[in-house]
Amino acid sequence: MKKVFALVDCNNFYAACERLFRPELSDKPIVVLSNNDGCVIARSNEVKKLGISMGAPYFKNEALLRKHNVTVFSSNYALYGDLSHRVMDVLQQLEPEVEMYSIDEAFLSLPYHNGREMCKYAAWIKEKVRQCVGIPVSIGIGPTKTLAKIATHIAKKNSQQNGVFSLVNHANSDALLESVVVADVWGIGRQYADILARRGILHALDLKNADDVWVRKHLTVNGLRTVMELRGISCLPLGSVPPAKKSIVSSRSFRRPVCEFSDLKEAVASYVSTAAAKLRAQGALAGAIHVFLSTNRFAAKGPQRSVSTMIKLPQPSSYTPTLLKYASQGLARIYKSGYRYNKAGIMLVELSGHLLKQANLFCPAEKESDSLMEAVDTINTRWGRNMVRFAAEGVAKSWRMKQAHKSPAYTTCWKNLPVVRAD
DNA sequence: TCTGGGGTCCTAGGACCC
DNA sequence: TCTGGGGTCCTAGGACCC
Repeated sequence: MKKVFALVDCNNFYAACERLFRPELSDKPIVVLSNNDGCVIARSNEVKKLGISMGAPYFKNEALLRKHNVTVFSSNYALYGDLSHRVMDVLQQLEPEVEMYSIDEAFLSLPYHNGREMCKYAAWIKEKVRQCVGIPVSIGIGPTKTLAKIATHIAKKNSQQNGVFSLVNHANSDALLESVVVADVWGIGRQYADILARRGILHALDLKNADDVWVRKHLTVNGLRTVMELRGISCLPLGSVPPAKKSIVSSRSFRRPVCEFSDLKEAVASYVSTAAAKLRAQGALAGAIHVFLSTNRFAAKGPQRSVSTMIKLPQPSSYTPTLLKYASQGLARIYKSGYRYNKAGIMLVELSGHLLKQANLFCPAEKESDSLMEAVDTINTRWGRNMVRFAAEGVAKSWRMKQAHKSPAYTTCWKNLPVVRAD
């Protein structure tokens, strides 16, 4: 049977999550900030109309936001992650083939029907998600993922579509593609949009009709895939099984510039601890660890520095103390005093499965205790993150990121459960 | 004072091999 | 004086996504 792709995309997802537990804000402007309260990363429609762009620095827009009575939230990923799961659960109950593409988007593979039937069914899915979770979504349908993305874009932009739009066998699809600027096509970022503009390729339709050889040369095979997808030739299959991670990153900006090695060491230890728990959760081992460190690239004065190093482990490990030891060696290798660092991080790479553990003939195995890690993970899962932690992570953590406007973990923490009163 | 974090994939170029 | 060519592997950097 012929199949088509549908993209289910949550509208202003983080903002919608915050509003769910603050219904009095349902028609009021709100924004959600990135970690460290740095940038605006989600905006309600009212805020979009104010001209505040995605990624705008908060401190530069604080006055404007206050002037318009915008409610500001720090990121609350425990909440967004949990609501995302609930949305995905609903979709998986309705359809067998679901690819969770990001925290707020999922691709579905649907049997082909005529345009009107498809839209009717999508509207039903949309209503189900609203009923069960309370998050509004838009749904776009197309013969390829890239066209489904564009259909979603159209569904969101035109209010008369009621949040659902299908490009499958659409009579005027070329006219519609002509109305979409090329930078809004999935896979075309700023750099590629500039390259395309220099060649006079400004809209999705121009890209669809572009020369294959030229595209392959300047936009790599990925660009060529995008072109094929615009032509209705599906190159990106639905991946219902999420692939195992190839790397795990943990990094944060600091609340204030950090100069001292001891502070950086604590920060790096905290990141290692977080990443190691994720590593174990997916039953993997890391073969190497990157450590990186940088000063504030926006700072006008003061010397700049951005460094990283890679440490190969003698044998793959997921044991936090081992990872801490090598991360700390890496940090010592790249640290230089006299700089105001604003960010550090680690990346676990060369991940392999637990069963593939390869001993090192020339290096005695580290003394590692799986049961200790299991106990730590169990306690922290049961009683909350960081309930038990390593001394190396420090206690005061004066460098820890800023989160001045964080909402409660309404759905993932007993203490924060919303209370309903009937009076 | 204050500008996020976590991923993937592709390519070019160097090292190294025979 | 004049010193090949083809292959693989690895890494860094750059592009993209949300």
